[in-house]
Amino acid sequence: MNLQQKKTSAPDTTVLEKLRASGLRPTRQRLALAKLLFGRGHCHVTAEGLFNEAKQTHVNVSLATVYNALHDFTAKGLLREISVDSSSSYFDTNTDDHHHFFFEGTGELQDIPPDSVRIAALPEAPGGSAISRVDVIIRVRD
Amino acid sequence: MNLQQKKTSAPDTTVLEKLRASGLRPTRQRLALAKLLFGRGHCHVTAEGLFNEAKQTHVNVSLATVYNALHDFTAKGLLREISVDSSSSYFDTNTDDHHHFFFEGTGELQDIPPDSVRIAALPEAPGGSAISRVDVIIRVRD
DNA sequence: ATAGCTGCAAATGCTTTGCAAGGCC
DNA sequence: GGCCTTGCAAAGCATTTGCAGCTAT
Repeated sequence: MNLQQKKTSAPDTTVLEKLRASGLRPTRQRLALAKLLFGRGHCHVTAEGLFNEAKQTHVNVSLATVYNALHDFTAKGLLREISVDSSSSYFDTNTDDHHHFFFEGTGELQDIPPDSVRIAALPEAPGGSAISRVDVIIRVRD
Repeated sequence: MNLQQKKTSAPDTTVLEKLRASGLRPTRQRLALAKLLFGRGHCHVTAEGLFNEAKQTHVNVSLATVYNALHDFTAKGLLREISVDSSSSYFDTNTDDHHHFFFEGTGELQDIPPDSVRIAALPEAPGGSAISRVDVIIRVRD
């Protein structure tokens, strides 16, 4: 489609920095995928979805490499994985604390503005264990 | 493969009623599974887990039938499906509005007491769509 | 040079399906 | 009897893995 590089995207150097800073070797494939992911505003992708975007942009990557890259990025804190639907995993380029709408009909995710959900009275984790994350998913029919 | 009844479980008639009321034909397999699910306090199961419980109780069911039953029960509102982990689906015998702890190490789920989480300022669903459910999952390391 | 990546295809694991045989009303 | 259910095995997906060849440093 019309996914050519726009001047609005982050410059390649930024993405390169991001990879270097995280300790991941900036290979051609990872750079291309990182550019797709981080070059625009925040987005939610599946492995399959990113793979297709890559194909359309004439970036040669195998699906296995997409999975590897997504997991590597997630392990380094560049992405966040979200489980809403057991049929496939979503990855979010926004790693800040925030929550999601999930459109049951289309399977799309959308960020909820950070202040419109507030959680009062968060319970202690049982047995002195540490809370690693709180996920709020608002499922909407569409 | 005769099922013996335990006096500690809910009486069979209760489970039978439950199935009849929902319009599901109370077959031997569904009755046995329903008894495992609803005969004790609330619990969270996976298909595989329920299948193993059935085996240990000398209840003869195939894994496919367990999946069918779980989905049938869910469709009739007797169970609630929860997505926390893309590797497998959980089913909750508690269909009331409530939330969960997820123990990342063991993959276990635990109910959060209903009043210890309170959500303030729930946003409107975009585009006039209706909220079908709000899931809060607190992930804890253990 | 070499440790780390990639690609392919095969393998895995959860879940669904097709269809003949069986069971509930 | 008729129709819904079951069971098995096979098929389907999303995801992972093994390994030979490639590449960034």
